[in-house]
Amino acid sequence: MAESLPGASRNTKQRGEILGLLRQTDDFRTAQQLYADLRSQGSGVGLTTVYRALQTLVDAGEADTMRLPSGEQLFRLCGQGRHHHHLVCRQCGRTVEIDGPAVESWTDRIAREHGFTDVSHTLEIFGTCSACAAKPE
Amino acid sequence: MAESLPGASRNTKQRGEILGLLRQTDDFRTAQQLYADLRSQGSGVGLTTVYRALQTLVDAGEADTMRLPSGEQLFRLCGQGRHHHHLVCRQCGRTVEIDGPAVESWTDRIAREHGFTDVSHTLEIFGTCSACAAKPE
DNA sequence: ATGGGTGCAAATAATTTGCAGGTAA
DNA sequence: TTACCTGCAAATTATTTGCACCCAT
Repeated sequence: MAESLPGASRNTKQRGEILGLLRQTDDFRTAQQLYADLRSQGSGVGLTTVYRALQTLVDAGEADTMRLPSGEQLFRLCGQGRHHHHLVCRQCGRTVEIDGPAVESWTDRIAREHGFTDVSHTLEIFGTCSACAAKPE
Repeated sequence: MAESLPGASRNTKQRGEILGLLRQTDDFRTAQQLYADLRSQGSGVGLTTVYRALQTLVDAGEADTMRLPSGEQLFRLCGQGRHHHHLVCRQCGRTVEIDGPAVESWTDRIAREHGFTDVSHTLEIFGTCSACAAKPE
């Protein structure tokens, strides 16, 4: 009969630390930032491990990933499994998950009208959150 | 009194070649692809120059730029100066400029409702165009 | 025991920058 | 002239991969 799931991931100390850090905030962060945070709190986790753990989470649907206009990849734990978008503060990275059913159907319709199939899209909103707008600098 | 515009760009042979290539298609392409094309058609333009010319065009509002989900930066000449989005074929890169006034106001409203200011957004649609869908492989 | 997980160093890849020499205006 | 432009090489940055060793199961 069937053997145990081939893709099952292990509970290592490193992944625990990475997950713990990710759970501390809802904000999007780069692998490099997470790595730096881990280091500064005394963890010996390697950068490679951070990248691999994040990719594993994304593949498992447990983390969201997106790119800044500058191209850097961002990660955060998933608030919900389904498709959604993000409103991200440019200053502090504060993130709000956004649902846009109207946008979903609009993009699909537009694409179909142009003869495109197998449609997907990316939509991210950037701005300055109220907390950051209140700060002097 | 005021001296001539400091940012005026010159008509060099290299920029002419790059522009000529860009004008041959409406599709989005990477700097590396453009560079390779120039080389294969015998041009001696350097990769650095391609990058700098493209950035200059973007800064001048004469070129659009966007990123694939994979992070690679794409460029193409601007069909219009104003803000707009793109419907891009994953297979051949065929691009259609899309206008979405409703999306613009929606993103602004959502952002404001969450206390965000200085709002911007990115929205790109990907799919398979009819020509590519018709191909056997 | 064993197959996935880890870390370091090296490899990729896409851009960018330092510089010395070239050139449009 | 002279400020901007070029190209090559070197430097940056982000991310991935090779590998030998380690550990959760």
